[in-house]
Amino acid sequence: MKGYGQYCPVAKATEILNERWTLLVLRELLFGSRRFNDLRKGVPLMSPTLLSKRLKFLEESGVIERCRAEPGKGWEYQPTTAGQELRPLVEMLGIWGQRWVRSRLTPDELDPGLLMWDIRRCTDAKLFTSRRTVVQFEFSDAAPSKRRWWLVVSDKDGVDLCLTDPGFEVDLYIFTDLRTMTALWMGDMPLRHAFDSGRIELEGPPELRRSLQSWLQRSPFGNVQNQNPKRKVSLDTKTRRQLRL
Amino acid sequence: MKGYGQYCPVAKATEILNERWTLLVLRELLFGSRRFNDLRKGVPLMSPTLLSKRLKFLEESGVIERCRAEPGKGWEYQPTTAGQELRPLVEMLGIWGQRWVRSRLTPDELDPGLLMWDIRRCTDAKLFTSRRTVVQFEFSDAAPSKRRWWLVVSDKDGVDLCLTDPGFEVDLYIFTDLRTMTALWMGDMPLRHAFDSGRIELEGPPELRRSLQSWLQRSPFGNVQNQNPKRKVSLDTKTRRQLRL
DNA sequence: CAGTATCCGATGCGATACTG
DNA sequence: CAGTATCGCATCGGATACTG
Repeated sequence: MKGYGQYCPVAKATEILNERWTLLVLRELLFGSRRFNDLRKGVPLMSPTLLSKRLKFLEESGVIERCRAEPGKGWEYQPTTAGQELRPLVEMLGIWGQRWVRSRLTPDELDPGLLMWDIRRCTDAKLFTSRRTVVQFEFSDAAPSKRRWWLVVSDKDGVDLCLTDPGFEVDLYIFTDLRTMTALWMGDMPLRHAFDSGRIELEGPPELRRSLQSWLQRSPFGNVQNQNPKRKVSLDTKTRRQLRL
Repeated sequence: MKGYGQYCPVAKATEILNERWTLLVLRELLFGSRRFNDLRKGVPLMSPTLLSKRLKFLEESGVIERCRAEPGKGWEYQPTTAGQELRPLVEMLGIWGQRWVRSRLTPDELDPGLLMWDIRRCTDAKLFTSRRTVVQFEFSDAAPSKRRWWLVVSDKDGVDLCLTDPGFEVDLYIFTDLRTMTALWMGDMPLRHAFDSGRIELEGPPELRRSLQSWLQRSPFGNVQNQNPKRKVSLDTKTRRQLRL
Protein backbone atom coordinates (compact mmCIF):
# COMPACT_ATOMS: atom_id res chain seq x y z
CA MET A 1 0.00 0.00 0.00
CA LYS A 2 2.56 2.48 -1.18
CA GLY A 3 0.46 4.70 -3.42
CA TYR A 4 -2.45 6.94 -2.60
CA GLY A 5 -5.00 5.50 -5.00
CA GLN A 6 -5.59 8.88 -6.61
CA TYR A 7 -5.29 9.98 -10.23
CA CYS A 8 -4.33 13.46 -9.05
CA PRO A 9 -0.89 14.42 -10.35
CA VAL A 10 0.07 15.88 -6.98
CA ALA A 11 -0.47 12.43 -5.54
CA LYS A 12 1.45 10.74 -8.35
CA ALA A 13 4.41 13.07 -7.95
CA THR A 14 4.32 12.68 -4.20
CA GLU A 15 4.43 8.91 -4.46
CA ILE A 16 7.85 9.25 -6.02
CA LEU A 17 9.26 12.10 -4.02
CA ASN A 18 8.12 11.83 -0.45
CA GLU A 19 9.79 8.73 0.74
CA ARG A 20 12.20 9.47 3.50
CA TRP A 21 15.55 10.89 2.30
CA THR A 22 14.53 11.03 -1.34
CA LEU A 23 14.37 14.80 -1.61
CA LEU A 24 17.72 15.18 0.10
CA VAL A 25 19.34 12.76 -2.30
CA LEU A 26 17.81 14.73 -5.12
CA ARG A 27 19.12 17.94 -3.61
CA GLU A 28 22.62 16.49 -3.69
CA LEU A 29 22.25 15.41 -7.29
CA LEU A 30 20.91 18.79 -8.35
CA PHE A 31 23.73 20.53 -6.51
CA GLY A 32 26.18 18.53 -8.53
CA SER A 33 27.15 15.32 -6.75
CA ARG A 34 27.49 12.43 -9.15
CA ARG A 35 29.28 9.59 -7.38
CA PHE A 36 27.83 7.29 -4.77
CA ASN A 37 30.31 8.22 -2.09
CA ASP A 38 29.96 11.91 -2.81
CA LEU A 39 26.22 11.59 -2.41
CA ARG A 40 26.83 9.86 0.90
CA LYS A 41 28.75 12.85 2.18
CA GLY A 42 25.68 14.97 1.64
CA VAL A 43 23.45 12.56 3.61
CA PRO A 44 25.87 11.11 6.14
CA LEU A 45 23.16 9.69 8.39
CA MET A 46 21.66 7.65 5.60
CA SER A 47 22.78 4.04 5.37
CA PRO A 48 24.39 3.00 2.08
CA THR A 49 21.76 0.31 1.67
CA LEU A 50 19.01 2.85 1.78
CA LEU A 51 20.82 5.28 -0.48
CA SER A 52 21.26 2.53 -3.02
CA LYS A 53 17.60 1.67 -2.78
CA ARG A 54 16.52 5.26 -3.27
CA LEU A 55 18.81 5.72 -6.25
CA LYS A 56 17.33 2.63 -7.86
CA PHE A 57 13.83 3.90 -7.29
CA LEU A 58 14.65 7.33 -8.66
CA GLU A 59 16.11 5.65 -11.71
CA GLU A 60 13.01 3.48 -12.20
CA SER A 61 10.90 6.57 -11.83
CA GLY A 62 12.78 8.33 -14.59
CA VAL A 63 14.19 11.06 -12.38
CA ILE A 64 17.85 10.09 -12.66
CA GLU A 65 20.09 8.00 -14.89
CA ARG A 66 22.90 5.70 -13.91
CA CYS A 67 25.68 5.63 -16.41
CA ARG A 68 29.32 4.62 -16.69
CA ALA A 69 31.84 7.15 -15.50
CA GLU A 70 34.43 8.35 -17.99
CA PRO A 71 37.60 6.36 -17.46
CA GLY A 72 35.97 2.98 -17.03
CA LYS A 73 35.84 3.16 -13.27
CA GLY A 74 32.47 2.98 -11.65
CA TRP A 75 29.15 4.63 -12.23
CA GLU A 76 27.66 8.07 -12.09
CA TYR A 77 24.18 9.29 -11.34
CA GLN A 78 22.70 12.29 -13.04
CA PRO A 79 19.30 13.88 -13.26
CA THR A 80 17.28 13.28 -16.41
CA THR A 81 15.27 16.07 -17.97
CA ALA A 82 12.45 15.16 -15.61
CA GLY A 83 14.92 15.37 -12.74
CA GLN A 84 16.22 18.74 -13.86
CA GLU A 85 12.69 20.04 -13.85
CA LEU A 86 12.56 19.35 -10.13
CA ARG A 87 15.27 21.89 -9.45
CA PRO A 88 12.87 24.81 -8.94
CA LEU A 89 10.83 22.64 -6.64
CA VAL A 90 13.79 21.77 -4.44
CA GLU A 91 14.84 25.41 -4.45
CA MET A 92 11.39 26.54 -3.41
CA LEU A 93 11.37 23.96 -0.68
CA GLY A 94 14.67 25.33 0.60
CA ILE A 95 13.53 28.92 0.41
CA TRP A 96 10.33 28.08 2.23
CA GLY A 97 12.28 26.17 4.84
CA GLN A 98 14.65 29.07 5.31
CA ARG A 99 11.78 31.50 5.68
CA TRP A 100 9.58 29.49 7.99
CA VAL A 101 11.31 26.53 9.62
CA ARG A 102 14.90 27.58 9.88
CA SER A 103 17.05 25.20 11.87
CA ARG A 104 17.71 26.09 15.47
CA LEU A 105 21.21 24.72 15.02
CA THR A 106 20.78 22.23 17.81
CA PRO A 107 23.84 20.09 18.47
CA ASP A 108 22.48 17.20 16.43
CA GLU A 109 22.19 19.46 13.43
CA LEU A 110 25.72 20.69 13.63
CA ASP A 111 28.05 18.52 11.61
CA PRO A 112 31.47 19.72 10.56
CA GLY A 113 31.66 17.18 7.76
CA LEU A 114 28.40 18.31 6.23
CA LEU A 115 29.29 21.96 6.65
CA MET A 116 32.73 21.64 5.12
CA TRP A 117 31.35 19.57 2.26
CA ASP A 118 28.87 22.35 1.57
CA ILE A 119 31.56 24.99 1.77
CA ARG A 120 33.81 23.02 -0.51
CA ARG A 121 31.09 22.75 -3.10
CA CYS A 122 30.33 26.43 -3.07
CA THR A 123 33.91 27.62 -3.11
CA ASP A 124 34.78 29.07 -6.47
CA ALA A 125 38.31 28.02 -7.42
CA LYS A 126 38.43 30.68 -10.11
CA LEU A 127 38.68 33.31 -7.39
CA PHE A 128 42.10 31.89 -6.47
CA THR A 129 45.46 32.08 -8.16
CA SER A 130 47.26 29.18 -9.77
CA ARG A 131 49.46 29.01 -6.71
CA ARG A 132 48.06 26.49 -4.26
CA THR A 133 46.29 28.11 -1.32
CA VAL A 134 45.77 26.12 1.87
CA VAL A 135 43.15 27.18 4.39
CA GLN A 136 42.84 25.42 7.69
CA PHE A 137 39.57 25.46 9.60
CA GLU A 138 39.65 24.65 13.27
CA PHE A 139 36.43 24.14 15.22
CA SER A 140 37.05 24.50 18.91
CA ASP A 141 33.93 22.57 19.86
CA ALA A 142 34.08 19.70 17.41
CA ALA A 143 35.06 16.15 18.28
CA PRO A 144 38.84 15.70 18.20
CA SER A 145 38.76 13.67 15.00
CA LYS A 146 36.73 16.34 13.24
CA ARG A 147 38.32 19.46 14.63
CA ARG A 148 40.59 20.42 11.78
CA TRP A 149 39.85 20.58 8.08
CA TRP A 150 41.95 21.72 5.18
CA LEU A 151 40.71 23.40 2.06
CA VAL A 152 43.28 23.18 -0.70
CA VAL A 153 42.43 25.47 -3.58
CA SER A 154 44.03 26.52 -6.78
CA ASP A 155 42.85 28.09 -9.95
CA LYS A 156 43.53 25.01 -12.05
CA ASP A 157 43.19 22.04 -9.68
CA GLY A 158 39.96 23.22 -8.12
CA VAL A 159 38.93 22.76 -4.51
CA ASP A 160 39.97 19.86 -2.35
CA LEU A 161 38.81 19.07 1.15
CA CYS A 162 40.88 17.07 3.62
CA LEU A 163 40.20 15.84 7.11
CA THR A 164 43.81 14.75 7.50
CA ASP A 165 46.66 17.20 7.23
CA PRO A 166 47.66 17.26 3.56
CA GLY A 167 51.13 18.31 4.64
CA PHE A 168 51.25 21.58 2.75
CA GLU A 169 52.13 24.80 4.47
CA VAL A 170 48.97 26.54 5.65
CA ASP A 171 48.35 30.02 4.25
CA LEU A 172 45.34 30.99 6.30
CA TYR A 173 44.08 29.69 9.63
CA ILE A 174 40.46 30.07 10.63
CA PHE A 175 39.68 29.55 14.31
CA THR A 176 36.02 29.42 15.23
CA ASP A 177 33.36 27.12 16.58
CA LEU A 178 30.97 24.95 14.69
CA ARG A 179 27.87 26.86 15.65
CA THR A 180 29.33 30.17 14.56
CA MET A 181 30.56 28.82 11.26
CA THR A 182 27.21 27.20 10.58
CA ALA A 183 25.34 30.38 11.52
CA LEU A 184 27.57 32.33 9.15
CA TRP A 185 27.00 29.81 6.42
CA MET A 186 23.22 29.91 6.85
CA GLY A 187 23.07 33.68 6.94
CA ASP A 188 21.98 33.76 10.56
CA MET A 189 24.92 35.96 11.53
CA PRO A 190 26.81 38.65 9.60
CA LEU A 191 30.52 37.99 9.20
CA ARG A 192 31.16 41.41 10.71
CA HIS A 193 29.39 40.41 13.88
CA ALA A 194 31.31 37.17 14.19
CA PHE A 195 34.59 39.08 14.05
CA ASP A 196 33.49 41.84 16.39
CA SER A 197 32.36 39.38 19.04
CA GLY A 198 35.52 37.34 18.73
CA ARG A 199 33.68 34.25 17.54
CA ILE A 200 36.01 33.87 14.62
CA GLU A 201 39.68 34.63 14.35
CA LEU A 202 42.09 34.54 11.47
CA GLU A 203 45.79 34.04 11.20
CA GLY A 204 47.69 34.70 8.03
CA PRO A 205 48.84 37.45 5.70
CA PRO A 206 46.62 40.55 5.72
CA GLU A 207 45.58 40.34 2.08
CA LEU A 208 44.42 36.76 2.50
CA ARG A 209 42.54 37.65 5.68
CA ARG A 210 40.85 40.49 3.87
CA SER A 211 39.97 38.40 0.82
CA LEU A 212 38.12 35.91 3.00
CA GLN A 213 34.76 37.57 2.63
CA SER A 214 35.06 37.52 -1.12
CA TRP A 215 35.60 33.80 -1.55
CA LEU A 216 33.93 32.34 1.52
CA GLN A 217 30.38 31.93 0.31
CA ARG A 218 27.20 31.48 2.21
CA SER A 219 24.68 28.75 1.59
CA PRO A 220 22.56 29.18 -1.55
CA PHE A 221 19.75 29.92 0.91
CA GLY A 222 21.87 32.18 3.10
CA ASN A 223 20.33 35.43 1.98
CA VAL A 224 16.72 34.34 2.37
CA GLN A 225 15.12 36.27 5.19
CA ASN A 226 13.49 34.54 8.10
CA GLN A 227 9.73 35.17 8.26
CA ASN A 228 8.78 33.12 11.28
CA PRO A 229 8.29 35.49 14.22
CA LYS A 230 8.62 32.70 16.75
CA ARG A 231 12.05 31.82 15.50
CA LYS A 232 13.38 35.29 15.02
CA VAL A 233 16.36 36.08 17.19
CA SER A 234 16.17 39.82 16.82
CA LEU A 235 13.13 41.55 15.39
CA ASP A 236 13.53 44.39 12.96
CA THR A 237 11.37 47.45 13.50
CA LYS A 238 9.02 46.70 10.62
CA THR A 239 8.23 43.29 12.04
CA ARG A 240 7.90 44.70 15.55
CA ARG A 241 5.33 47.16 14.28
CA GLN A 242 3.42 44.42 12.49
CA LEU A 243 3.30 42.40 15.67
CA ARG A 244 2.42 45.52 17.74
CA LEU A 245 5.32 45.05 20.12
CA MET B 1 14.52 9.57 14.71
CA LYS B 2 12.12 11.63 12.70
CA GLY B 3 14.38 14.41 11.50
CA TYR B 4 17.38 14.29 9.24
CA GLY B 5 19.92 15.90 11.54
CA GLN B 6 20.76 18.57 8.99
CA TYR B 7 20.64 22.35 9.23
CA CYS B 8 19.85 22.54 5.51
CA PRO B 9 16.51 24.29 4.95
CA VAL B 10 15.51 21.72 2.36
CA ALA B 11 15.81 19.11 5.09
CA LYS B 12 13.90 21.23 7.60
CA ALA B 13 11.06 21.85 5.15
CA THR B 14 10.98 18.21 4.20
CA GLU B 15 10.69 17.11 7.80
CA ILE B 16 7.35 18.88 7.91
CA LEU B 17 6.02 18.11 4.48
CA ASN B 18 6.98 14.64 3.48
CA GLU B 19 5.14 12.50 5.91
CA ARG B 20 2.68 10.30 4.13
CA TRP B 21 -0.55 12.11 3.11
CA THR B 22 0.62 15.51 4.33
CA LEU B 23 0.97 17.09 0.91
CA LEU B 24 -2.41 15.80 -0.18
CA VAL B 25 -4.06 17.27 2.89
CA LEU B 26 -2.32 20.52 2.12
CA ARG B 27 -3.52 20.34 -1.47
CA GLU B 28 -7.09 20.07 -0.20
CA LEU B 29 -6.62 23.04 2.09
CA LEU B 30 -5.08 25.14 -0.63
CA PHE B 31 -7.86 24.20 -3.01
CA GLY B 32 -10.36 25.50 -0.52
CA SER B 33 -11.55 22.74 1.82
CA ARG B 34 -11.96 23.98 5.37
CA ARG B 35 -13.96 21.40 7.32
CA PHE B 36 -12.71 18.08 8.59
CA ASN B 37 -15.23 16.05 6.67
CA ASP B 38 -14.67 18.01 3.50
CA LEU B 39 -10.99 17.32 3.79
CA ARG B 40 -11.79 13.64 4.19
CA LYS B 41 -13.60 13.61 0.88
CA GLY B 42 -10.40 14.70 -0.78
CA VAL B 43 -8.39 11.90 0.82
CA PRO B 44 -10.98 9.15 1.18
CA LEU B 45 -8.43 6.41 1.79
CA MET B 46 -6.94 8.21 4.74
CA SER B 47 -8.24 7.20 8.15
CA PRO B 48 -9.78 9.97 10.26
CA THR B 49 -7.27 9.24 13.00
CA LEU B 50 -4.41 9.90 10.70
CA LEU B 51 -6.00 12.99 9.18
CA SER B 52 -6.49 14.38 12.65
CA LYS B 53 -2.88 13.66 13.48
CA ARG B 54 -1.61 15.33 10.33
CA LEU B 55 -3.75 18.41 10.90
CA LYS B 56 -2.37 18.73 14.40
CA PHE B 57 1.16 18.48 13.14
CA LEU B 58 0.58 21.02 10.40
CA GLU B 59 -0.86 23.34 13.01
CA GLU B 60 2.14 22.86 15.31
CA SER B 61 4.40 23.52 12.37
CA GLY B 62 2.71 26.82 11.65
CA VAL B 63 1.36 25.80 8.26
CA ILE B 64 -2.32 25.90 9.14
CA GLU B 65 -4.58 27.37 11.81
CA ARG B 66 -7.53 25.78 13.52
CA CYS B 67 -10.23 28.25 14.37
CA ARG B 68 -13.88 28.36 15.30
CA ALA B 69 -16.33 28.29 12.42
CA GLU B 70 -18.73 31.17 12.13
CA PRO B 71 -22.03 30.13 13.70
CA GLY B 72 -20.57 28.45 16.75
CA LYS B 73 -20.61 25.00 15.24
CA GLY B 74 -17.30 23.23 14.93
CA TRP B 75 -13.90 24.18 13.68
CA GLU B 76 -12.23 25.18 10.49
CA TYR B 77 -8.73 24.73 9.20
CA GLN B 78 -7.03 27.29 7.06
CA PRO B 79 -3.54 27.89 5.76
CA THR B 80 -1.44 30.51 7.53
CA THR B 81 0.76 32.86 5.55
CA ALA B 82 3.45 30.19 5.65
CA GLY B 83 0.89 27.71 4.35
CA GLN B 84 -0.19 30.02 1.55
CA GLU B 85 3.39 30.28 0.45
CA LEU B 86 3.35 26.56 -0.21
CA ARG B 87 0.76 26.97 -2.93
CA PRO B 88 3.28 27.39 -5.75
CA LEU B 89 5.13 24.36 -4.46
CA VAL B 90 2.04 22.16 -4.55
CA GLU B 91 1.19 23.51 -7.99
CA MET B 92 4.66 22.76 -9.27
CA LEU B 93 4.43 19.29 -7.85
CA GLY B 94 1.17 18.76 -9.70
CA ILE B 95 2.52 20.15 -12.94
CA TRP B 96 5.60 17.99 -12.69
CA GLY B 97 3.44 14.97 -11.91
CA GLN B 98 1.23 15.67 -14.87
CA ARG B 99 4.22 16.05 -17.17
CA TRP B 100 6.20 13.05 -16.03
CA VAL B 101 4.26 10.58 -13.91
CA ARG B 102 0.70 10.92 -15.12
CA SER B 103 -1.64 8.31 -13.69
CA ARG B 104 -2.40 5.32 -15.85
CA LEU B 105 -5.95 5.45 -14.53
CA THR B 106 -5.74 1.94 -13.18
CA PRO B 107 -8.96 0.73 -11.52
CA ASP B 108 -7.66 1.53 -8.05
CA GLU B 109 -7.11 5.12 -9.09
CA LEU B 110 -10.61 5.57 -10.42
CA ASP B 111 -12.97 6.80 -7.76
CA PRO B 112 -16.27 8.41 -8.62
CA GLY B 113 -16.48 10.13 -5.25
CA LEU B 114 -13.12 11.78 -5.64
CA LEU B 115 -13.82 12.74 -9.23
CA MET B 116 -17.21 14.24 -8.50
CA TRP B 117 -15.84 16.09 -5.51
CA ASP B 118 -13.17 17.57 -7.77
CA ILE B 119 -15.73 18.49 -10.40
CA ARG B 120 -17.99 20.04 -7.82
CA ARG B 121 -15.19 22.21 -6.55
CA CYS B 122 -14.23 23.46 -9.97
CA THR B 123 -17.73 24.14 -11.17
CA ASP B 124 -18.40 27.83 -11.35
CA ALA B 125 -21.93 28.54 -10.17
CA LYS B 126 -21.78 32.01 -11.68
CA LEU B 127 -22.02 30.41 -15.11
CA PHE B 128 -25.55 29.26 -14.24
CA THR B 129 -28.82 31.09 -13.93
CA SER B 130 -30.70 31.68 -10.70
CA ARG B 131 -33.03 28.87 -11.72
CA ARG B 132 -31.86 25.60 -10.20
CA THR B 133 -30.13 23.32 -12.70
CA VAL B 134 -29.85 19.62 -11.95
CA VAL B 135 -27.28 17.49 -13.76
CA GLN B 136 -27.20 13.76 -13.27
CA PHE B 137 -24.01 11.81 -13.91
CA GLU B 138 -24.29 8.09 -14.45
CA PHE B 139 -21.17 5.93 -14.57
CA SER B 140 -21.93 2.62 -16.25
CA ASP B 141 -18.95 0.87 -14.69
CA ALA B 142 -19.16 2.16 -11.13
CA ALA B 143 -20.35 0.14 -8.15
CA PRO B 144 -24.15 0.28 -7.84
CA SER B 145 -24.04 2.52 -4.80
CA LYS B 146 -21.79 5.00 -6.60
CA ARG B 147 -23.28 4.92 -10.07
CA ARG B 148 -25.38 8.03 -10.00
CA TRP B 149 -24.49 11.51 -8.81
CA TRP B 150 -26.40 14.75 -8.90
CA LEU B 151 -24.95 18.18 -9.29
CA VAL B 152 -27.42 20.84 -8.20
CA VAL B 153 -26.33 24.29 -9.28
CA SER B 154 -27.72 27.73 -9.16
CA ASP B 155 -26.34 31.18 -9.46
CA LYS B 156 -27.10 32.10 -5.86
CA ASP B 157 -27.01 28.79 -3.94
CA GLY B 158 -23.79 27.58 -5.47
CA VAL B 159 -22.95 23.99 -6.30
CA ASP B 160 -24.22 21.00 -4.41
CA LEU B 161 -23.24 17.39 -4.88
CA CYS B 162 -25.51 14.48 -3.97
CA LEU B 163 -25.05 10.74 -4.04
CA THR B 164 -28.72 10.20 -3.30
CA ASP B 165 -31.42 11.49 -5.58
CA PRO B 166 -32.27 14.98 -4.35
CA GLY B 167 -35.74 14.57 -5.83
CA PHE B 168 -35.58 17.51 -8.22
CA GLU B 169 -36.36 17.09 -11.87
CA VAL B 170 -33.17 16.42 -13.81
CA ASP B 171 -32.32 18.91 -16.53
CA LEU B 172 -29.33 17.18 -18.08
CA TYR B 173 -28.29 13.54 -17.99
CA ILE B 174 -24.69 12.53 -18.60
CA PHE B 175 -24.11 8.88 -19.39
CA THR B 176 -20.50 7.75 -19.49
CA ASP B 177 -18.02 5.52 -17.72
CA LEU B 178 -15.66 6.38 -14.96
CA ARG B 179 -12.50 5.97 -16.97
CA THR B 180 -13.74 8.26 -19.73
CA MET B 181 -14.91 10.93 -17.33
CA THR B 182 -11.62 10.82 -15.45
CA ALA B 183 -9.62 10.97 -18.68
CA LEU B 184 -11.65 13.98 -19.76
CA TRP B 185 -11.10 15.60 -16.40
CA MET B 186 -7.36 15.03 -16.51
CA GLY B 187 -7.01 16.27 -20.07
CA ASP B 188 -6.05 12.86 -21.39
CA MET B 189 -8.90 12.90 -23.89
CA PRO B 190 -10.57 15.76 -25.77
CA LEU B 191 -14.30 16.11 -25.17
CA ARG B 192 -14.81 15.95 -28.92
CA HIS B 193 -13.22 12.53 -29.05
CA ALA B 194 -15.33 11.21 -26.19
CA PHE B 195 -18.49 12.21 -28.04
CA ASP B 196 -17.34 10.92 -31.41
CA SER B 197 -16.45 7.53 -30.01
CA GLY B 198 -19.70 7.27 -28.12
CA ARG B 199 -17.98 7.17 -24.75
CA ILE B 200 -20.21 9.91 -23.44
CA GLU B 201 -23.83 10.62 -24.17
CA LEU B 202 -26.11 13.43 -23.11
CA GLU B 203 -29.83 13.72 -22.68
CA GLY B 204 -31.56 17.02 -22.23
CA PRO B 205 -32.49 20.23 -24.00
CA PRO B 206 -30.10 21.19 -26.82
CA GLU B 207 -28.94 24.46 -25.29
CA LEU B 208 -27.96 22.73 -22.06
CA ARG B 209 -26.17 19.96 -23.96
CA ARG B 210 -24.28 22.58 -25.91
CA SER B 211 -23.37 24.63 -22.85
CA LEU B 212 -21.74 21.60 -21.24
CA GLN B 213 -18.27 22.34 -22.53
CA SER B 214 -18.45 25.85 -21.18
CA TRP B 215 -19.15 24.98 -17.56
CA LEU B 216 -17.70 21.48 -17.24
CA GLN B 217 -14.13 22.26 -16.31
CA ARG B 218 -11.05 20.14 -16.47
CA SER B 219 -8.67 19.61 -13.59
CA PRO B 220 -6.41 22.56 -12.80
CA PHE B 221 -3.66 20.38 -14.28
CA GLY B 222 -5.73 19.26 -17.25
CA ASN B 223 -3.97 21.37 -19.83
CA VAL B 224 -0.45 20.42 -18.80
CA GLN B 225 1.14 18.37 -21.56
CA ASN B 226 2.58 14.95 -20.91
CA GLN B 227 6.34 14.81 -21.43
CA ASN B 228 7.08 11.24 -20.54
CA PRO B 229 7.59 9.30 -23.76
CA LYS B 230 7.01 5.97 -22.06
CA ARG B 231 3.59 7.03 -20.93
CA LYS B 232 2.50 8.80 -24.02
CA VAL B 233 -0.51 7.23 -25.67
CA SER B 234 -0.02 8.86 -29.03
CA LEU B 235 3.20 10.58 -29.99
CA ASP B 236 3.15 13.85 -31.80
CA THR B 237 5.47 14.28 -34.73
CA LYS B 238 7.90 16.54 -32.93
CA THR B 239 8.39 13.97 -30.19
CA ARG B 240 8.64 11.16 -32.74
CA ARG B 241 11.44 13.02 -34.46
CA GLN B 242 13.23 13.61 -31.17
CA LEU B 243 13.07 9.91 -30.41
CA ARG B 244 14.03 9.03 -34.02
CA LEU B 245 11.00 6.84 -34.55
C1' DC C 1 -20.47 16.33 12.59
C1' DA C 2 -15.80 15.97 14.26
C1' DG C 3 -13.07 13.64 15.77
C1' DT C 4 -10.68 9.67 19.59
C1' DA C 5 -9.38 5.03 21.30
C1' DT C 6 -7.39 0.88 20.61
C1' DC C 7 -5.13 -2.76 18.38
C1' DC C 8 -2.24 -5.05 15.56
C1' DG C 9 0.31 -6.08 11.37
C1' DA C 10 3.45 -4.76 7.73
C1' DT C 11 7.54 -2.65 6.63
C1' DG C 12 10.57 0.98 6.59
C1' DC C 13 14.65 1.81 8.10
C1' DG C 14 18.78 1.76 11.07
C1' DA C 15 22.92 -0.93 12.38
C1' DT C 16 26.47 -3.68 11.27
C1' DA C 17 29.12 -6.52 8.62
C1' DC C 18 30.60 -8.04 4.40
C1' DT C 19 32.12 -8.34 -0.91
C1' DG C 20 33.81 -7.69 -5.92
C1' DC D 1 35.35 2.64 -4.26
C1' DA D 2 30.64 1.15 -4.67
C1' DG D 3 27.76 -0.96 -3.19
C1' DT D 4 25.01 -5.85 -0.94
C1' DA D 5 23.39 -8.99 2.76
C1' DT D 6 21.18 -9.77 6.80
C1' DC D 7 18.55 -8.86 10.91
C1' DG D 8 15.47 -7.11 14.03
C1' DC D 9 13.13 -3.36 16.18
C1' DA D 10 10.25 0.50 16.18
C1' DT D 11 6.71 2.91 14.36
C1' DC D 12 3.71 4.14 11.00
C1' DG D 13 -0.46 3.69 9.62
C1' DG D 14 -4.71 0.81 8.35
C1' DA D 15 -9.04 -1.08 10.29
C1' DT D 16 -12.67 -0.81 13.22
C1' DA D 17 -15.32 0.78 16.77
C1' DC D 18 -16.62 4.30 19.69
C1' DT D 19 -17.91 9.23 21.75
C1' DG D 20 -19.21 14.29 22.91
